Parts: sequence; C-alpha cells; structure tokens
Amino acid sequence: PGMWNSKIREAVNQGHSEKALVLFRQMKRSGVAPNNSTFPFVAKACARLCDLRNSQIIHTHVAKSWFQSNIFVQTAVVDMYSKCGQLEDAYNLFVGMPDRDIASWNAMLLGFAQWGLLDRVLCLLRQMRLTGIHPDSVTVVLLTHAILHMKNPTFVSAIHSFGVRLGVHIDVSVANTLIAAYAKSSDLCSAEVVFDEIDSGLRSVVTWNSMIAAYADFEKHVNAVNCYKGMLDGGFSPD
RNA sequence: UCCACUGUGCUU
Repeated sequence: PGMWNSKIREAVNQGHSEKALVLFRQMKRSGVAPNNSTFPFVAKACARLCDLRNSQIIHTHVAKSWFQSNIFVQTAVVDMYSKCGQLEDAYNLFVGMPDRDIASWNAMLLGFAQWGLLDRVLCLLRQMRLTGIHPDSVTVVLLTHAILHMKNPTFVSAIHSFGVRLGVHIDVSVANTLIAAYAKSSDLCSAEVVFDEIDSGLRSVVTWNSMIAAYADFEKHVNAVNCYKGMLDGGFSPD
C-alpha cells in the first residue's frame, strides 16, 4: 500500500481532503488493504471536511483491520469523530483505548473544548493527571480555547500561570494563543507583556499577526502599524 | 545514541 499511502498523504498535506478520500476509495477498489499509515491521513481528511458518513466508513474499516489498536490510528479516529460532532462516539472509543498518550488525551480534550463543554474538559484533565500523564504545551493551548468564550482575563491569567508552572510558556504557540486570548478578553496590557517576554528570536509570523490583530481590536492603529514595521524589521514578510 | 518519519494545538 506504500504508493497509495504516499499519494493520500500528499493530498492531505496539500489540503485536498476530498481527493484523499477518492484515492482511499480507489485503493480499496483495487484490493489493497489500508494500514497504520493510511488511516491517520484519511481520518484527518474526514475531520477537516466534518464528513460524518465517510468517518463512519473509515471507522468500519479500522475496526476490521489489524491496526485497530494502533495508538496513532485510534487517536486519529477519536479526533475525526470529535470534529464531526460525534462526541460520545469519540469518548467511547477513547475510553476503550488500551493505551493513551498525551496526544490521545489532547485530542479528546479538544473535542470537549470545541463544543464548549468546559466541565468535561476539566473533568478529563483531572483524570489525565491522575493517570500520571503530564499536560504539555498543546494541552495549554486547548485549555485556553476552552475558556476563551467567557472573555475573562482572570481565567486567561489562570491558564497562563498553569503554563508557567509546566514550563511551556516559552513555547511560541502557547504565547501566540495567550496574546490572542488576552486581547479578546480586553486585557491588551497582558497581551503586550506576553509578546515582550517572548525571545525576539523565537517570534514567528503568527506572533506578529496576533499582536497586530490585538492592536487592531482595540483600534490602536498607530501601535498596529508600528508592530507591523517591527515585523518587517524582524525579517518577516506579511502573509 | 541522536535525528527524521503516521495521530492532538498557535494569529487572521
């Protein structure tokens, strides 16, 4: 199945999810069995398309496959169902997983976070820590999203402190998320503090974009323009 | 041993 896998992977990586599913159908029709490096990609394609019908078809194939207990495959299926809105299917699969690593927990946390189920996010986080799995930078980003809709800077600050305790606040994606979250919670000052505290060598285009967007939200157009200039000075080109 | 490879996360 190697050549099918690389075609499917290429399609997914280029954002052509429908094409990936077409290739998957062709693969099956030609009698080639999908394997552990087929399923995660087609699952991702379904997740992106929020395509429940194909998700169920893929899950059926997974269930009949030798690779049904592969942790990568299972995590991808959990994520696929979550993104299609089938949270209880996702959760049931998650609970039945023989092994779960941080990515598995994060995928399930994201599922609850995406649908605004903060209580379930917190409950799952507690369970995760009880099993000895430590939250990572991805977890912190997800938690930030879970509390974002409340637009409460106190909550953002709590997650921020949590990230500092874990030592993941230096992760650029975490910082970028916090900048946006503080700004959306009307705490521009804290957004600026986070921005200033990132090593200038670690700032990415997303970091700059986040800060510019923050200033724009507050209608601080002069700051936004200065920030934009800073981005250009930093050697970044706008995207 | 290290690295890279298939699953979860950044702004608009």
